[in-house]
Amino acid sequence: MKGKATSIDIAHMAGVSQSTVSRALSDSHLVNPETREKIKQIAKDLNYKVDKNASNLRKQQSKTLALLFFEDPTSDDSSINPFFISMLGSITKASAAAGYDLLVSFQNLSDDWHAMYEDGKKADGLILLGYGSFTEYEYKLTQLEEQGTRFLRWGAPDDNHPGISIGSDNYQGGLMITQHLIDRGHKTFAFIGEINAGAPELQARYLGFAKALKKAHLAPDEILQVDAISTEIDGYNAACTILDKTKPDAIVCASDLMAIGAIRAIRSRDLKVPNDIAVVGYDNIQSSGFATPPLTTVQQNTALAGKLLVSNLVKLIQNETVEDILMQPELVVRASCAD
Amino acid sequence: MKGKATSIDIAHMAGVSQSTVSRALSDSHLVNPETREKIKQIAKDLNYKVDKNASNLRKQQSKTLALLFFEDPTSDDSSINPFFISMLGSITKASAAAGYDLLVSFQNLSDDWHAMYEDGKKADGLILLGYGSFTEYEYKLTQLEEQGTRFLRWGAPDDNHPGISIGSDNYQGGLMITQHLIDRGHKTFAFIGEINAGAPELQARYLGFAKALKKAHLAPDEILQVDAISTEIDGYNAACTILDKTKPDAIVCASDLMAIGAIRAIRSRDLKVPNDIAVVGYDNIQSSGFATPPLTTVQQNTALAGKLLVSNLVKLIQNETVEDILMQPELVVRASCAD
DNA sequence: CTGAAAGCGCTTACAG
DNA sequence: CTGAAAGCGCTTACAG
Repeated sequence: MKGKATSIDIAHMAGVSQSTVSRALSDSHLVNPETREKIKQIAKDLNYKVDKNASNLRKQQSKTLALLFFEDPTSDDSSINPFFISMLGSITKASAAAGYDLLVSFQNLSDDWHAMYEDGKKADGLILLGYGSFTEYEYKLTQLEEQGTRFLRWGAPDDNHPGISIGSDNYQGGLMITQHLIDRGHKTFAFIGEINAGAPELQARYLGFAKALKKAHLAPDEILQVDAISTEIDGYNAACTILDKTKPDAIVCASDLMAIGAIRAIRSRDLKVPNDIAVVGYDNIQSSGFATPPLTTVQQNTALAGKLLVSNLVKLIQNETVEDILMQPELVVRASCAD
Repeated sequence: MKGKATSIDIAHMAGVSQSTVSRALSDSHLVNPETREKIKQIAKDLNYKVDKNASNLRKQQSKTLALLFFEDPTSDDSSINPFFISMLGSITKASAAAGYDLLVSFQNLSDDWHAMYEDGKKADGLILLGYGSFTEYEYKLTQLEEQGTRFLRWGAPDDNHPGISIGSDNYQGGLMITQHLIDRGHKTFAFIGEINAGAPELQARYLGFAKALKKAHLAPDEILQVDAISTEIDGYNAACTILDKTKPDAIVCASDLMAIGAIRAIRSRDLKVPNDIAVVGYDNIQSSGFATPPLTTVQQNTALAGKLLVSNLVKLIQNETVEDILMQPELVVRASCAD
């Protein structure tokens, strides 16, 4: 029988019609309980599984969700952003729990967006995950929407973008962690991280940072900020740039990776963290807990994010209305900022 | 037209039969070049994509690979083993490059193995990824094989398991890194990590470790070894157990996470790494480079592993013969062992 | 080079 | 409660 049994084989063996087999296997109440059990037993013995291609074709659905990663073009191949990895885990679990399969693809692979539309056909819905402005994708998103594709975007709600989005409040996160430093008595600050429109997440963190300073009347005319992408080496270089000019009480970094680099820069100049300079990051990546000193940072609730993304996408598929969601991040206090 | 166009719509518009549309779109040479271009243009204008369910049903294939994760039951939900994450990335890319979709699922979710067989139906082939002995899965693997499912297992080749496997030479890795320490003059050693049959990867690393000591005539009757699973806290505890008894020149850990914990234990006793005790890990996880001191470790080539896994599975699907592969790991020397 | 037709394995009105 | 039949959207012999 070599994994080839069809519903017709079962029908023959059970002495019923193929229609009845199909009904029994989908737990239709339109079938005699005894017959159903008999059919189910035979199906089990034969290790029969419904052919998804056939049933999906017939039902015009796929019971599949597609997760499209839009990778940061600056990150190298081997190290995917740890935050997204965490999201991948929670999305995988959430979709399995919701009874959907998950197709995963990295969009930086395809020069055109052929793959994206393909996925649109193969999945009932799409989850778009990636940092960045999505500006260049806007046209595609619009097309996707016109096509009737259901999709959800991870990121801050933005009226300029088509579709619904679920995201974390980066502004609030930046504000919160800076406030924490202010509460601990720090007076002079620097910020590491890009703040252009191409990196809206980092920009929002910066804006929260600046707001906290302003509220505490600590904001000078020109806040010291150095661009950096989310890598250890960029954080290191940015911190060096800062230290060449001044020695702030605290450096707020837009990501943990940058913060780890910044700490290395500070220590290489024989300064101590947090005694001489406090450093904080963002993301709560695994390494942040093992850094020396362990990093104070901001955590986004990826488990919840994954669940919300999946459950709202399923709602969208079922034609229910879905609203934008802005999740609140949490402060994780560790030793990298003094008490 | 709302993302609903079929080959028949195109046929009408192009004034040809649906068969011709199908041929043109699959680049069959059995179609007039002009007609083909015309059809392709219409398809493009309509944003038409072949219905995968229909074509797969017809062709009796899915052009999909399934990646089944068998998670370490001891790891908590949020932190998947970084090594597997890295594999996920490379497998995703490799399968996209080979023209296959990738279905990802975590097998610890399903108490029974229903999901596994399901995936067998939905994919042309399966990749099984996970540490552990697979002993409990053996029966299932046999069934999978009887069913005619093509699958590849990540792990050391093992005659007792059905199917083909591709894995990394953990014995060689353990031997190599221990040899490195011996070459640097260390005389007394301890090992942290489980060495039972349930963790064959760690066991192999241990056996390589023991072999290196033996070759150098450094093996005492009783080698100091403490069980630990691959977590920071277990590494910490195991190192404390060792330090309560003795102070070896070097501690070889079966994973980076354990090594990071061991370093913390050593430092908490006012001993220095590597000056008092050298510590090495295994895996080259991201955190290992940012640890203080940065960890000497063993790296498995995940990019290559992913490619091999995918390319060999595709061969299997195409009924070509495939052999077991044992990949050689690489030593990554950093500051955690003295020069 | 092209078209008419069969059929992949299901689900689901329709009729009883 | 059950069966015969249609049809989901393709691909691919078959006939020309």
